[in-house]
Amino acid sequence: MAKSETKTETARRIRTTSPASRGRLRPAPRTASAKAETPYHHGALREALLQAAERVLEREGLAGLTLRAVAREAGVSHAAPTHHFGDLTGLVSELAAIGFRQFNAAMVSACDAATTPLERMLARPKAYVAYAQAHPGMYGLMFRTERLDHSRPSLHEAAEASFAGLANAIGAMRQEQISGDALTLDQGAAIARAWSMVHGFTTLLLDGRLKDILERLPKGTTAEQLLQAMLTSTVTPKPPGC
Amino acid sequence: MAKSETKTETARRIRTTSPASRGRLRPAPRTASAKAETPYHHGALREALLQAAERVLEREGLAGLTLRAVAREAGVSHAAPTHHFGDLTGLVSELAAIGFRQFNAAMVSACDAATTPLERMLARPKAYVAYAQAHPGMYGLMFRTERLDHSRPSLHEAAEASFAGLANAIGAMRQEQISGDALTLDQGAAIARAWSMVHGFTTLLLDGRLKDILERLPKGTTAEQLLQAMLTSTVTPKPPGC
DNA sequence: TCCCGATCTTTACATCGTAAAGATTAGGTA
DNA sequence: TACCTAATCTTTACGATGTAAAGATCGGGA
Repeated sequence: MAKSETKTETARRIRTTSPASRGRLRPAPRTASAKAETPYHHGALREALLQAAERVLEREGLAGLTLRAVAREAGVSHAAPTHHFGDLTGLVSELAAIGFRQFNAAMVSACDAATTPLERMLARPKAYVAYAQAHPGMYGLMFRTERLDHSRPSLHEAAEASFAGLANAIGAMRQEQISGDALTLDQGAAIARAWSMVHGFTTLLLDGRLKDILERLPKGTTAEQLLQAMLTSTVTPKPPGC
Repeated sequence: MAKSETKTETARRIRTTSPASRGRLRPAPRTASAKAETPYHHGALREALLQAAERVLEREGLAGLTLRAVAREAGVSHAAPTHHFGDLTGLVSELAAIGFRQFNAAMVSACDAATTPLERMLARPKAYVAYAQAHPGMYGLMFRTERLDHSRPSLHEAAEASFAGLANAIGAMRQEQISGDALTLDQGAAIARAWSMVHGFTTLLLDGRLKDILERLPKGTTAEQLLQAMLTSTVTPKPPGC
């Protein structure tokens, strides 16, 4: 729907070749951030594009995150991003790396804020789900997009840090050191269980697939309460099945 | 990359208005079953398009599943699908409904085949992951696409059946009847835990995000073994955390 | 001072989804 | 049987997107 803008792709940043306009645009290079005059070379387009991309993502969702939309948002020509990111995969991967860093920071600060044992146990999962709810576009970008190039150092590193944080948290819970190069089946199962549970819960929640459950729960039960119950309730013995 | 075909969009099914070319149409102009030669109105385009879409999906992945590609695969003009499905969302939603039915059938037959108690407990999750591994494109379509219209009766019904099967399985494990309209927090938590765990495991596995774990496990450990360990190992007490 | 290369813009092209108008046929009706 | 309406399929057209390539513009040395 909101795609009806028929602006001839030359939106803002009118740059005439007339020499008369030269002097007006020109200086303001150093001191104050006088970027209001759209400098000829912009100076920090890469960062500006990433910020624009984040705005577009949160405003229009994953489907609206296009190279041209980002360029429009940043006020540059539609081909400008190419020089900084190569292609859409490049931009999207760099943005996902930023997302992972935000995400990791959120979990670290949540852990730091926890005091009681119960809080310490639930801090991470709660922060995980809370981040995804607060930044659904970014979470989708990080975990459900196919256009990610995980071989990019920045993305690989940020995603790896996320995994390491998880593994360490599990190790701490099990009161054992998790070495970086080898895992027992039990350790791997514990990590996979924790990650699968929280990640699965998050994606199902964002997709609205938990609505059916939430509606049937006692009135007023929130997703966070369901998460907590899911994580704390003991697993009952399950003889029959299917 | 493999998108460099510059066939002028009129690929097969050359239908000139010249009456002379009538008899010579598409495949072998032979056989008594005259249905083979691209009939004027096709007769069963809707089903043919769905089958073509499934082929395209499994062959080219989610990104390759376009209206035009499906039309090409079925040998009709690019606008033909519109009349049967409205738009891409329509086609994709109907295909996802088919996927859910396949998916449900796979789990039912896996349950039927289970004999021992352990098998009965693991039959469903294993079938879940196995289906996703066998049909990654379809699973992605069902659970990670945003272009799904869950208000379509066929899709809604098939997806609902999937959820009902899960809830019933959990109820059977807990040896209690799960009523359709109300759940205790404990029941909801059990359902959410089971679904989140298996769905999360599946998406992480398909995205290659469990590779790090699998590589560090004892040599030769498979994803299925990790899944089983994750589902069966008892949850250890977890005093510290974060 | 002058020129090279990095940065950004223009232009161009193939593909996609979708709408609208034209062609073709099936099936009911007179 | 002959026709006629509606469903089905094709053509044509338009705006949007990603990407490549060529042109313009400037920063920073030589």
